[in-house]
Amino acid sequence: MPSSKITIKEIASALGLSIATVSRALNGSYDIHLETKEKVLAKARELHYKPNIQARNLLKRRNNMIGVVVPEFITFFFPEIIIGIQEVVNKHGYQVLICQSNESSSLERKNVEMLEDSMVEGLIVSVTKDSKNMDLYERLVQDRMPMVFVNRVLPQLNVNQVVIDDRKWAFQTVEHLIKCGYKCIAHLAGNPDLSVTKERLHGYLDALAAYGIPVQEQLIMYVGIQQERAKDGIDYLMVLKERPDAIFAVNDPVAVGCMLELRKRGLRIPEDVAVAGFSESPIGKIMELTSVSQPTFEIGKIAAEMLLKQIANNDLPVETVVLEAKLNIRNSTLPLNKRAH
Amino acid sequence: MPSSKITIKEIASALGLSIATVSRALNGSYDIHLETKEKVLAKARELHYKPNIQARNLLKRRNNMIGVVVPEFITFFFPEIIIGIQEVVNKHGYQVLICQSNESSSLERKNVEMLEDSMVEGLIVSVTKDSKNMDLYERLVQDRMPMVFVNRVLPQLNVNQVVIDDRKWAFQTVEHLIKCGYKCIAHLAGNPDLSVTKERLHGYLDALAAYGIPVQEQLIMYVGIQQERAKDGIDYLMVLKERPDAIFAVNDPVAVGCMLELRKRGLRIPEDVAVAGFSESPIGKIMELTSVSQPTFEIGKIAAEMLLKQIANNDLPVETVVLEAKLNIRNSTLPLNKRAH
DNA sequence: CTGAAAGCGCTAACAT
DNA sequence: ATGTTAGCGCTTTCAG
Repeated sequence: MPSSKITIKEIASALGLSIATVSRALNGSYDIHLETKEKVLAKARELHYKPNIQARNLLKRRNNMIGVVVPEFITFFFPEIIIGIQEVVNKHGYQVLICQSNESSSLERKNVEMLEDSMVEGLIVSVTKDSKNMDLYERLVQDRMPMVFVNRVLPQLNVNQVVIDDRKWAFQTVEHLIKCGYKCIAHLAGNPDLSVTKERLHGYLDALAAYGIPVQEQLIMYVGIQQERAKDGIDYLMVLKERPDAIFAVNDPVAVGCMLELRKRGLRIPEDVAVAGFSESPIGKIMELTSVSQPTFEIGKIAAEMLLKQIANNDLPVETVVLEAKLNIRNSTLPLNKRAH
Repeated sequence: MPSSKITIKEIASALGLSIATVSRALNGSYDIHLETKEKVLAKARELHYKPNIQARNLLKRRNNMIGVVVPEFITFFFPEIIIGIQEVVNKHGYQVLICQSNESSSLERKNVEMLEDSMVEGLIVSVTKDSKNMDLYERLVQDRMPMVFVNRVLPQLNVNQVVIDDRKWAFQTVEHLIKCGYKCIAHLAGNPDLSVTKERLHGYLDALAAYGIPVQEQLIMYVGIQQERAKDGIDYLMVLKERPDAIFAVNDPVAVGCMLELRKRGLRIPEDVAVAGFSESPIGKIMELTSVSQPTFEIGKIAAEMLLKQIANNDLPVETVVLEAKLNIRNSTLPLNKRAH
C-alpha cells in the first residue's frame, strides 16, 4: 500500500471531519479542539499521510528552492561554498538545486534558465571563465530575481556579491616574494574576462610598483586557470633571456602545474624557481605550495544569508561583502637564507 | 513589471480566448488552429509569460526531480558521479536535489527525509561509512520509492546497484604487489561496516591465498577512509617486528596519508615501503600512486538511467550493474629490478 | 471550534 | 477548432 496516495481528504472522511479541520489540525493549531487535533494526527500517522508540498507551494506561490550555478564542482572550492550555502538554507527549509556549467557559458545559460523554469526563489552564481551572459543576468536583475554572486562576479552588474579582496591578497603574495629576495617575478594570469584575473593582476602590478620594480610585459602571460595550461607558461617563461626566479600563478591548479612542469625539467623549487598560488587547494597544501586560502564555507554561508534576506525583502539595497583571507607561506617560496644551495 | 504574475488567464483574456485554448496553444498542438496558436505564442512572449510548473506538477502528480545523497562532495569522486547523473537526467527534463551527509548517518537520514518531503520521484544513494539507516531504506523499498545505490551499497537490501567489483580489483592490486616481489604486504582497511571495506579486504585475502602466502592478522588494520587516519596505520605498522614492505590501502586518501607519513620518517617509496591505493584520485595521480581508477561518470550515468527506467516502470526486476575498472601502476609500487637502491 | 466554498495555475475530458 | 467544466491537494476566508 503505497502511502503516496493519502490526502487530507482521506483523513477527513475516515474521521467524519471536513478537510478544513484536518488541514488546521495538521498545520498550526489555532482554532482547533485539542482532542480532534490529536485524532487527526493519529490517523495521519496511521495512514502514513505525507503532505503534498506541490499543492501547498502552488497556493503559497513559493517552492522553498534556490538555485546555485557554479563553473565546476570537481575541486574542493565550489563544493565547500555549496556546503556553506546548504547549511544555512536547509535550516530555513530551503532546498538547493545545484548546477555546474562546466566552464561553458552556454551551459551556464541553460542552467540558469532551467532554474528559472523550476521557479527557484533565488540564485547564487559564480560565472564561467568567459563571463559571457551579461544580458541574461541583466534581465534577471530587471525581473527582480533575488541573486548573490560569489567569487567570480560581474563587476558591471548591480547585484549582491560575496568576495575576497583578490587585489590585496595578490599584492601580499607578490610582496612576500619580493621580500624573500626574488628579483624577477613572473605572473601567469587567468582568463582575461574573469574578475579574479583582473584583480590579481592588479595586485601583482601594485606590489611591483610599491617596491619600485619596473613592470616587464614579457613576464606576464595569460594562460587560463587550469592545471594543464601551466605547461604553456613554463615553456614560455623558461626560455626568456632573463629567466624569472619566481612565479605568481593566478590560482593553485596553475601553480601546481608549474611545480610539476619545473620538476620535470629538473629545476628545484624554490631554489631555481619559486612558485606561489592562490585559493589554497588540498593538492597545493600537500605540495607545500605557498598560497592564499579563502574562507569558502563562510562565503557560502554569507551568500546564503544575503539571498534569504533578499527573498524576504526584495527592496534591500545591493551589497558587496568582502571577506578576509590568509596568505599561507610554505616551502615553495623561501627567503634566500633558508634556501638550499 | 515582474513577469512572474502572468498566467494563461491573462493571455486568454487579452486575446478573448478561453484558457483551454491558450493551454493547448502553449503545449502540444493537437486540435488547434495554427493562426490562434501563433497569436497565443506571440502574446505569451510579449507578456513574458512563464508557465507555473508547480501547477502542472500538481496536476500530473510528478515534479521532475530526483534526489541524490552522497557522503561528501568535496573530493572529485562523488562530484564526478553527480555530473554523470545530471547529464542523463537533465536531458529528460529532471532536476537533481543533491545532499551530502558529511559521513553522518543522522544527517543522511534527515537528507533522505527532506528529499522525500520534496516529493522527489527517485533517489540515488551512496551510504555513509557506518551504514546505519537500514530501516529507513527498507521502508522506502516498501513504499516503492525508485532507488539506485552506487559505490557504497547495502548488500542486504534488495535494490538496484551500480558498483565495480571491488574484490576483484583489490585482488589485482595485491597480486601486482606480490608479483613486484613484495614479501610482507599490509592492508589498511576502511570502516568495517562499509561494503567496499569488506570487498577490498576479501580481495586482499584472495590474493594472498592464491599465491600461498599465509595471512598475518597483525598486518591488517582498520583505520577508516580518511587521509588523517593513515598516521595511525603507519605508527602501528612501522614498529612491527616484521615490518611490511608494502601497504595496500583501502583508498587513495589513506594511501596518500601513508606516503606523506612515510616520507616524514625518511622512508623511501617504493624502495623501503611500497604503497597502493584504490579509487584513483587526482592527488594520488600527482603523487604517482598506484591505484584502481573507477569509471565515475559512467557510474553516475548508468545509475541515472536505471533510476529513470524504474520511475517509468516500477515493476522492473532489481538489478546490479558491475562496471569495469582499471589498475594504474605508478612509481609507488615498482618491481625489484626497477627500484633504486 | 468546525464546515462550506473559493481558488492557487494548469490540464484534460467532455461538449459544441 | 474552441469553450466549459471539473479537479489536482491544499489553505484560507467567511459563515455558523
